[in-house]
Amino acid sequence: MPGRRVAQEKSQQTENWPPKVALAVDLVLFTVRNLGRRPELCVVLIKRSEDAHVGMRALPGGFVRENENLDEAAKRVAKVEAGVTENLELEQVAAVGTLDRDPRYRVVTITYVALIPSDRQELLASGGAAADPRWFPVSDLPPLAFDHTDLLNRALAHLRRNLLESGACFRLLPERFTLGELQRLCETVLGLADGQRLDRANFRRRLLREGRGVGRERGFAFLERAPGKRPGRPRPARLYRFVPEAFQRYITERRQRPLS
Amino acid sequence: MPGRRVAQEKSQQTENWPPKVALAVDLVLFTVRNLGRRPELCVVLIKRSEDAHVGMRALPGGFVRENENLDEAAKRVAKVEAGVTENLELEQVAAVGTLDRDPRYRVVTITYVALIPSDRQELLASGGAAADPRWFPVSDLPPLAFDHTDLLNRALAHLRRNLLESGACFRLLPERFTLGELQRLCETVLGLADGQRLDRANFRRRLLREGRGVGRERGFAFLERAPGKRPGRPRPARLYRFVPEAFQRYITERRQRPLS
DNA sequence: TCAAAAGTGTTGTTCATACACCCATGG
DNA sequence: CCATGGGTGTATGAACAACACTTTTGA
Repeated sequence: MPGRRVAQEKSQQTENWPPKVALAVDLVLFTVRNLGRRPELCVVLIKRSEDAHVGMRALPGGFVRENENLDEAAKRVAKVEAGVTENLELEQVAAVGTLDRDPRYRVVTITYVALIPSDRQELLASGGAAADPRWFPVSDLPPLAFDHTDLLNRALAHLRRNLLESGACFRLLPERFTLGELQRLCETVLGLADGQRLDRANFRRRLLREGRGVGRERGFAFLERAPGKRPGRPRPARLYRFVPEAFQRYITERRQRPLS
Repeated sequence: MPGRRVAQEKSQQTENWPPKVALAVDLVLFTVRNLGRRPELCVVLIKRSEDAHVGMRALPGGFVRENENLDEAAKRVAKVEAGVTENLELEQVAAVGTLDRDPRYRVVTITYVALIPSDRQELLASGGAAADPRWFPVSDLPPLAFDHTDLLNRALAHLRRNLLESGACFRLLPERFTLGELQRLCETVLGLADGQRLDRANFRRRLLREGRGVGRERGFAFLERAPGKRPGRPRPARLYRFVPEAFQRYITERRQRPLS
């Protein structure tokens, strides 16, 4: 009886249709601080100033407005609640809509993750809708409002899983960087302790594809020597530059391999 | 001025708050038909019977109700619109909320993908809210309503990217299957033409990890010999069984490898 | 008997891992 | 000088790709 179903849906539309399900975005903005000395993976948390969970720490988030895309909503929230605008490349993680995750109404949230620089832009704390945005080390997080601890962990897993494929590292580094800095960055994001650091030689080979120049021929060398050296502590290191075009070729090629 | 912001938000709450953004789920249900003879990757499409895009083909979809989770909504839609209930393991693909994607209201949709059996369950066409659900080969799709062609392509890419990691293949096969059947299935999902089929020897090695028993020792052998043979056309083939526990160990181990 | 698919072997290449070793420099 | 991190070489083994070969059956 398709006709009957249609009528039923139409009546629902006029009464309480569509259903009252609020749609929000939540942002998990990571950074690595103190890349030189004692690097630490940190995340932006705000302090809630509204009725539910007042005073608790939470992820920056907000409702999606009628006249904005999801990505626009996410960028607006990043700007208004955390003051972050620069170099912001958000990735969608997942939509979560557990029934009781917000005591006030039914809220379905879409989680975004990003790795952003923190040293060069002192953008936080300039204020916004939510109070007192601050960096917290992920190794020592306060209790979070709602299910935000869960969202954060999912986002972190997502970030770690495709750290290289997303090219997120390079948005955090200065334009010219040493391989040591890149490696420290990756290790910090991956949460590797000093005992289980990545092998230097293998790391540089993987990124430069030195072995008999295999990668270079196929255009996979997405790191390029940059002029100059970083005047180093024990020894000055070569500088490299990220080449987005070559990186894009590398990714698309990688995606085409059938299984693996 | 955090106080001012709070007041502002509260007033918005009473008036038109939260914003009127409808939340929907759309399902991309794939299957492989005629696995023996001439296998074909197909997808469920319904015929729209409501005001927008009437008569056009579209993905099964529906609004998320106030009292159900996202996954529940997806399963309900699968049942009501396509008649699919059995062996349904949905995976979230992405949330899409382009402003003008639905002419009626603002609709944000969450796309789910699944690979389901079609031969053993004649579940479709038993009717539901949407008219005439049918299988369509992805190689020859009709024009779809809204942005559903785009959603479908994204879902297909998602399915292909982690065909093995998701274990989706095995939910489509009978409990005992031959490696040939599994390979045909994978090739069909990947859309490989006859000229670019996967290498048999390498395929079976990858799945059985025969090379000096590497995988077996680490517990990665998630395929297990099953008794009996499939009485074959040219030659009877051995039967195998999928071992979910070993598969789970394999996946978690795989995820832990830092980079790659 | 013969086509066609199942099953196995072989070889070379690429990649990952784990090392060992020199180099350069600030203290 | 020497501790420390940058840069390079190398050996081993796993994974992958391409290809040749044997085996088994129904028609």
